Parts: sequence; structure tokens; C-alpha cells
Amino acid sequence: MSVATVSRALNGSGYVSKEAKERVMAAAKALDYHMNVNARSLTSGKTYTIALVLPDVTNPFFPAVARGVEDYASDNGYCVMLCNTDGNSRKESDYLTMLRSRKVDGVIFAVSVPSKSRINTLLDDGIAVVLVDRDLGDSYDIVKTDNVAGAMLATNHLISLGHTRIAFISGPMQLATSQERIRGYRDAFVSKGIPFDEQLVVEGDFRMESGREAMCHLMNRVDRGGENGFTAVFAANDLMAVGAVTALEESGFSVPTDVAVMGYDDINIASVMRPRLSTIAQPKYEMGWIAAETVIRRMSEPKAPRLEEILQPMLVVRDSTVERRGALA
Amino acid sequence: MSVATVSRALNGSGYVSKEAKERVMAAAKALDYHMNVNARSLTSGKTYTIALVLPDVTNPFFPAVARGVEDYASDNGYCVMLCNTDGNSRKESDYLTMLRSRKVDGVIFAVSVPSKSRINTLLDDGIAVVLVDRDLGDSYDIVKTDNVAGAMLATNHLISLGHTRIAFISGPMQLATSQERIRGYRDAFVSKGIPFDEQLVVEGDFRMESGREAMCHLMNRVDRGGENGFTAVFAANDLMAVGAVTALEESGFSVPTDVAVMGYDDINIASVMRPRLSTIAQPKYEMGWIAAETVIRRMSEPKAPRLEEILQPMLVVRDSTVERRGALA
DNA sequence: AATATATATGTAAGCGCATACACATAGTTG
DNA sequence: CAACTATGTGTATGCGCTTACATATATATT
Repeated sequence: MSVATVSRALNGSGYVSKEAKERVMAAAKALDYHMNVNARSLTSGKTYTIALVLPDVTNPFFPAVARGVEDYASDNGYCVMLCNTDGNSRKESDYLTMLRSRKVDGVIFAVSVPSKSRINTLLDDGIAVVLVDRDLGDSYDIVKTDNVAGAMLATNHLISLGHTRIAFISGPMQLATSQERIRGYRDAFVSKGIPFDEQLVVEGDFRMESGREAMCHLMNRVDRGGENGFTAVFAANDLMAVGAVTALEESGFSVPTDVAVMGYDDINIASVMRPRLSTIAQPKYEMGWIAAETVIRRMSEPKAPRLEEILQPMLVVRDSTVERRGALA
Repeated sequence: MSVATVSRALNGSGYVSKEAKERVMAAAKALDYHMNVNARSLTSGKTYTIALVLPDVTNPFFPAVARGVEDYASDNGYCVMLCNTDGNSRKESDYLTMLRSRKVDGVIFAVSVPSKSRINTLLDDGIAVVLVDRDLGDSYDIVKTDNVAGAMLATNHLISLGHTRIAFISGPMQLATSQERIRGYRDAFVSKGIPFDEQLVVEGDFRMESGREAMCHLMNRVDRGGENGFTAVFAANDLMAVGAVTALEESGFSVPTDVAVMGYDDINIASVMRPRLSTIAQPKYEMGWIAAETVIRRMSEPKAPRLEEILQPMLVVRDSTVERRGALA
């Protein structure tokens, strides 16, 4: 019995007599033999590994995505490596080169610092790449939700409640996601013919604390000049919305009575905090799932046209948004 | 220039002339060469990969742990594979054999279904294993917090508030973690000489919905007989506590006025929900970090005596616990 | 019966790397 | 200067696996 026969028996490839196959299988079971996947990848070129590169699993948006990725991946024989970049350019780059030398088959990438050249390096190495959530122009496969539509949904909801002075706490400006949400926010005003005040948008970094800070900023400006008032705030993600609510309450304002607050993402916190947060729900799990499906598909068709999956966000109205009263207007 | 020289230059092993080394490095840079880690692992036997096997990243307790693992691991040249088992015996077992054939160097394991034989299989394969959070007797390396102490802290806090009828929503009974917490809960009663009612403990599964269900159970029993009343509930994790609060409020009771509620874990939700949840804080990130440190240490000393890291939990008093009033007593 | 085809197995090479060993040269020591 | 050591490089083998190719036997086709 040669190694070749054994290999064929184990893989079900080529011709192997029933009898030989049975012997191999029996021996494998008896010895508790398990294929060395790494050795195989040496010849096959496939590692059946995909990497999930994201800013921070600790941000409640990502675990759901990760779960989606993992479910699809493991159902299809892939393992997933988890890589946290903290939005740090250095870490991001270090990880990418590490992934290259590990020959992962694909990477699902929630970019923090947009760099096409980095991604191209992966592609040149034959590694499939798909972006999740944060887009990067029309060069790469992407799975995201329609952020413009989502932000419009949110803003229109607020407008329909009688708010016209709506502050916006955005995400990091270099991210397409942030740009798209801010665009939806603006478009909502334009489409209703409501004047729009650039002073009301403040940049955050998607973390809770930055939402708090942004809110303080906003409130300070009102106090000083009597100008820049607002009756509602729309934060580009729930975490910042939570921070904003905290800041508001610390300053003695109540949500939604004094100011209405909208979030984005619909993380679990949103439905449990008080007031329960109105928000834009994203299909996080599905995003991850589809992203995994997409990278895997891409692996076998490196030359296929760009894949673009744009899911629809959904307005979830809870208790943090209510008809305009406005203590800060 | 032979492959051997190149290998030595790249690894800094053996004798290599300065000049040769420079040439190699220059060429490597010029060609954007990266070591094929998998190929290397064929000869070295090390994959520089560790697996993190846990029930569900989506449970807010775990992302922090995962983050701790990842930080320590990546700082030391290791990648981490994420494996969700859903507490499903089948998935758990499937993953373990997959990890064996991938020759991971170590696995950090939050066990769902206690099975020593499974773990021994890994160990026999030369894979380092360390348990996190859920213990399994004194056979394996473990990183956890002192659950007995934690549960006592919680229960004593409630008792000191005047509560004597304290319901307990436990985790799955087959988990040591659950047993330990229930033991702490009981011990608190015993040490104060307060009678203890077995009827007041209900089993949950650590998920939010099960907390809700357990709470309904508890309330139903009160309604029927007039017996089994309670003025406080201690849930074995925050998620179930949230579920319990929900159930209570749905039934028209208010927390903490009618019944006080304590959680366990101190996930981010706890400080944001209303009422803000009193809970037992676990050093989640540290647990992950130390677990990673421990597996990596174990790899180089397979025969060393068992490593046991027991961290201390901390009482965090917020708004969900307050002096006994009791509408359900 | 001669030839073609399907089936079955083995041999050998190679994937990208590390390393034992042989060998060669330079530097030290007495 | 002989003998030895430290330094540098190359050759060859193997890690565990797949696969092209060669070979062999059984079965089918004309």
C-alpha cells in the first residue's frame, strides 16, 4: 500500500479499490489519524483559512458580524482568524503582511485607514479580499448597507417629528461609511427644503466616549452664543448615541423630552438602555455571513466582475425620539 | 548562495557572513518576499496559532476575553482562530478535531459540555490547552475568577440591604461556573444563619431570553400559592439579569422598588440600562490576556505543574439593588 | 483474438522550508 | 608551523502531503 493510494483513498480522488479504501479507513480510525491540513496546503495552495480584520471586537457592532462570518465559514470548511486593528494604521498593516505569510485564502476587511495599495498587495498575492461595512470606492468587493438611505431614514424620522435643528455626530471623516451617513443626513434636509447648519455636525470616532465629548461640544456652543441650538441629535452609531445621552443627562437634560436622540446599528444595548434608543438597524449577522460567502466565491473566480452586496437598513423607533419640544432650541 | 544560507540569514540562525546576510535581506525586500509560515511549520512543528473556543462571541462577556487573548497572542507572534460552539456538543467536538488537524499550538477553551476525554485527546496530540472561565476539576490549566467569592459578594450585598428571600437564576447546571456561583449564593445564607429556600433557584442558560423565562417561572409560583415570595433576584450573569428585569417590568413590577436585581459579569449593558445594574465585575480582558499567556507558557513546558490563575471579582453597586421593600414577599 | 478502455496501484518528484553533515577558509594557540 | 577552533557555505534529506506518470490487471469492444 503506497502513500499515493492512501492519499487517494482519504480524498476520494482517482481510482481506489473498495477493498483498499476500506483498509485505509479502518487504519485511519484505529490510529485516530487526522490529516495535517498545513502540509496539504503546501501542495494544494489552499489553507482553508480566512481572516476577519476589524477595528475592535469589543465594539458591539462587530461580534454579530464575526458570528455571521464564522457560521458561513465553518459550514464550508474554513477557519477564521480574528484580527483587531484598533483603527491603527500600523497594526492594520502588520496584520496584513502577517496574513500574507500565512497564506490565508481570503480576508474580510473592515478598513480603518483607507489604503488601496495595501489591499492591492493582498490581491497580487492571490488573496481574495472583500470589504465589509466600510467601502473604498468601486475597486473592491463589498458588503455593506445603504448608509445614505439609512441616514435619510433617521433624519426624516426626526424631521417628521417636527425637528429641524438636528445635530449630527459623525464617525471618522476618512471613512466612506461616515461620508455616506453624513450625506444621507444632508440629503434629508435638502429634500424637504429645510435649511441645514454645518455647525451642527461634529466628528466622533464611533466610540462611546467620543459621543459624550461631541455632545458636550454641541451643548457648550449653545450655551455660549445662544446660537446653534438643536432639538435632536443623530449619532452615526449607537455607541456614540449612548455617550451623547449620558452627556445630556449629566447636564440635566432629559431624553427625549429635552432633546431627541437617534442612533445607528441597533446593537443590543439600544433596546435595553433607558430611554430605549431609536435607531437604524443593520443586518449585522447577514453582513458577515454574506461577506464570508463572497470571499469564498471570489477565491474561485479571481477575475469575475466586482461583487457588491448592499443590504437595506431599517428604521427602529423606540423611546429616545419624540415630537419636538426642545429645551436647547 | 544556497537555500541553506538564505534560510540562515532570514532566521538569524547558524553562521552567516554579514555580507551574505545583507544581500539576502536586500533581495527579500526587493522581491517583497515573505516567509511561508505554513511551510515552515512543517519542519518546525509550530504553527504559531492558537484557537479560542467559546460558546458565542455574541454574548457580550466574550468579546472582551477574546480581545485580551488576541492582544497577548499577537504581541507574541501568534494568530488566533475564533470558534463558536453555541454550547453544542457536536460543534464543540467537530471544532476540536478540526483544530487537531490544523496543528494549532494551543487552545483556549471556554467549555460548554464538560468532557475530559476530548481535552485529553488534544493534550495527547501535544496541543496546549487552558480553560477559561469554566473549570473542569483540577486536571487542566485554568484562568478564571473566584466564582464562589463573587456570588457571595453579590448575595451578601443583597442580604445587607435587608433581603432574605433572594431568588437565584443560575447558569447551566453542568458547568462548574454555575455550581460555584450557586455555592457562593448558598454559603452566604449559611454564614449569616439565614434559612435558605431551594425553591428559589431556577436554571437558565446564560442567555437573555432564559433570564426572562426564569423570572416568569418565579413570579408564577408566587402568584399561585402565596408561597415562594422573594424581594430580590440574583442572576448568574448580566444577560439573564436583563431578561429578568424585562420580565419584571412586563408584569408591572418595578426594579428596584418592588424587587432588587443583581447581575454578574459587568458587561457594558449593565451600566447603560435603566435601572443601572448592580453586578459582580469580572476582569474579562485580563482573563483572556492571562489565558493567552498561560497557553503559550504551557507550550514550552508541557510537563510543568498545573497552572491556576484565579482572579478576584468585584462588587459594583448601581441602581438595581436597594433596601428591601418587596411587593413579592 | 486483438485492441481499446476502465480500474487499480506504485514510483518519484515537488510544495517551501530547516537542518544535520560535510567541507572550506580564517583566525588562535602553543 | 602544526593542530585546533571559530566562521561561513553548500549538499542532501525530510517534514506530510498531492499528483503526474508509469505500469499492471480486468473488462469491454469490434
